[in-house]
Amino acid sequence: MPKVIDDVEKRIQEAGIKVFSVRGYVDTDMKTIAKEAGIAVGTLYNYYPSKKELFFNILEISWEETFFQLDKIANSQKPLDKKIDLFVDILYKEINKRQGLGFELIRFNNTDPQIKTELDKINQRFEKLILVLIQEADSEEAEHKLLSEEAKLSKLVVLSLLVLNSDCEKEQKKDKEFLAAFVKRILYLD
Amino acid sequence: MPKVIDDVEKRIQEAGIKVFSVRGYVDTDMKTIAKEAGIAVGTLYNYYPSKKELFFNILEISWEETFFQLDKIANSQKPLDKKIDLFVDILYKEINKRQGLGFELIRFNNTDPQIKTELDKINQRFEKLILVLIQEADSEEAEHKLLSEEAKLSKLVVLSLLVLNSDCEKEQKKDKEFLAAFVKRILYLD
Amino acid sequence: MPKVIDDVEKRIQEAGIKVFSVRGYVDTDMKTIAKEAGIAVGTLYNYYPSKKELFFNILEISWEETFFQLDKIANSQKPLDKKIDLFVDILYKEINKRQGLGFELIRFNNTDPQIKTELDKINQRFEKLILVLIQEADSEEAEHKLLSEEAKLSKLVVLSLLVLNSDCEKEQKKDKEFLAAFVKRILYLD
Amino acid sequence: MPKVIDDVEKRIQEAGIKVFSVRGYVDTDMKTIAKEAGIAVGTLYNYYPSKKELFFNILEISWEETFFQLDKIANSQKPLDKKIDLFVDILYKEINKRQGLGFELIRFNNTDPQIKTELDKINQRFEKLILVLIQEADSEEAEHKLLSEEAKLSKLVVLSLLVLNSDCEKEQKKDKEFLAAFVKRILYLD
DNA sequence: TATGAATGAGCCTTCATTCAT
DNA sequence: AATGAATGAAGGCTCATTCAT
Repeated sequence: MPKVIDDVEKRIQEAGIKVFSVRGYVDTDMKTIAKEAGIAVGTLYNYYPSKKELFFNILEISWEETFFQLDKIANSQKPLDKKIDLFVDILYKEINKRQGLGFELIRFNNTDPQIKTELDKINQRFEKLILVLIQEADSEEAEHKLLSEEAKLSKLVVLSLLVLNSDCEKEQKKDKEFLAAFVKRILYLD
Repeated sequence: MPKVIDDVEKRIQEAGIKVFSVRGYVDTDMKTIAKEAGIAVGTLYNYYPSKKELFFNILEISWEETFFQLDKIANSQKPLDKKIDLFVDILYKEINKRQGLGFELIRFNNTDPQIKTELDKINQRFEKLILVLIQEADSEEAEHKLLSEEAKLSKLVVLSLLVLNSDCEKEQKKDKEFLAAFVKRILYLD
Repeated sequence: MPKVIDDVEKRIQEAGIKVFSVRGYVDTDMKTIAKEAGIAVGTLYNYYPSKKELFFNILEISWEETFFQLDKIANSQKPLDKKIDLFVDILYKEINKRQGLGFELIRFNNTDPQIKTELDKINQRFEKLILVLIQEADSEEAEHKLLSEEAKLSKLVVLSLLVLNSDCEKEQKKDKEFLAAFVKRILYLD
Repeated sequence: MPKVIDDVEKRIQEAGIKVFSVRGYVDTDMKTIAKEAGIAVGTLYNYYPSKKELFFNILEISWEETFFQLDKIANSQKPLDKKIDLFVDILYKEINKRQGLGFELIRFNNTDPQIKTELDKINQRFEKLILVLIQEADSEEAEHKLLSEEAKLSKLVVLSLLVLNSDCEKEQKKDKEFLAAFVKRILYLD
């Protein structure tokens, strides 16, 4: 009794993002994802060879969406100050949507060698973005020595967002203000 | 550092720190801890009702040790600048020793409501420490508005350490310099 | 050797022989056979109702080929001694080509009642062949009492070939000599 | 609710022999063995790390028992003729008890490299036994050339027993007579 | 008729937890 | 209080089979 299903891959991805986001990697099982996607477990394995591979793909897709939005802002003609505000805004919202996904990213980094590659991709995208900001900052006030190690900086920014996100929902506005100020502080813009 | 009276309890804790640190929560099983502690699995359950409870206790103990050292520095008469360097030094070393413990802290925060309490304790201790630094900074240069939300700040510092730690081993010295500069930057000390 | 009319059916059979021979029944899956045959899995089921049925058919086909060759020799005018040598030669080669097929034959015999029929067909063909040899032997030297239970004898011969085949590749020549001597011994021809 | 069970290992082995014998390796699942042994599945894994390991052990145990009996006969003072009769008798009975076990032995030989070792052990034991018979035969009538390749011979004898066993139950007496004659024939004792 | 994605029962294995000793 | 064997639910994954196109 095989059904005919439209956009299976997309449905898997959406189900994956949803479930992994809420429960994290370990507490998510394939049956749950399948049910959420409205398909059979076996079907999952027609698209991804393993739970891990599925997760990594979900992770990538998820960040892809975010980067798409961030890139648009980075390439816009808005003033740096405004860009940072928007950056924080988007990152905050996106990361908030997929809590578990972000954390697993950190967790895996500690246990699974394969994820290093996955992480590197994401980090590199991020570094580029931060670099743009930093270069814009430099042209205005050119002197950040140690802190200019962009790779580390970019990680910290993401992490900061992850952590603040895990707190209560009510203070979102405050959180964002704080983060924007934080980033500007780091970039010597205040 | 509260003296652990019972010999068995202490052995469990030490074994727990050791194993959880290396493997993280999920990849650690009770048998391994028992073996490491030189006792039987059943005995574990005479002291802790569940794996989770055991883990939370381990987590607390583990930070306890770190805070003991940090407090000493905070209360010392060293100049603020020096204090920060030592802080970063100790935190870096301690966190490095217990990778898995730190990451799980983040992971759990997302899935388990019970850990919030555990985390709060740790965070509160941290906030106090950061507060001390900030107050010292203020007395020297009194003007950090938004950033003064200590709670958030303290989290960011810990997180920063976690993340940088997960990278390669070789750059430890550089990492620490970066972090110290980072903290000072945030505290308007540069 | 019955001509296979349909192209698809033949391709399935050839693929089946190839794959089952190498991997045996359990380790072969329908997808692999389909791929090897260059058709879709579904098509397999248009020709055979189940994997087992497919296997049994493959088995039959496979022996069919062998018997075709053996019959030719049995019906030839060569001396008995020469016939036996050729028999062993062909059987050895054929069985060697389809390891997995032979073993499964034994395996199934133990678990599946349906295969009995399949086996019986093969055995009967074999008995006839052995009978021919024995009768020729008898006319020369007429006295094998107990051993003349052809049915059993024929099985033993095939089995012997199966077993010796599973050994190393290097000793093929020796093996064949041994087997020929073995058969002659049994038939009181030495 | 862990029960206290006596002789778990023995019960596992007996259950294993029973189930594997009837169903063979592939068609046997761990749950069935556990149920047959009256224990939980997990308990199985307290004694054997995997299904395969369990099977190999069962195999070994099973033959051990048989060899114990065969050795006794080989070392007795009975006449060669009588020994052979007893050999066949015991082998026939033992192999009959554990159909599937024997066949899997052949099957695995074809697919799993690890079993080669297992098989070698059994074969070597067998060769020794056959050697004893052959040497006794030789001292009486010393001339078997090609057939004296004991290794191959011993395999054929076991195989012969396996195959004849798989037939109907009614002819047991006849089968045994046939086999004894067969062995004697091979050993030039008739 | 051919296709191949969908199905889901079922397998091996793990491991936190229990409890008779 | 300590032991560690027993437990069994649960998870990842496979694959013969079906059926809408």
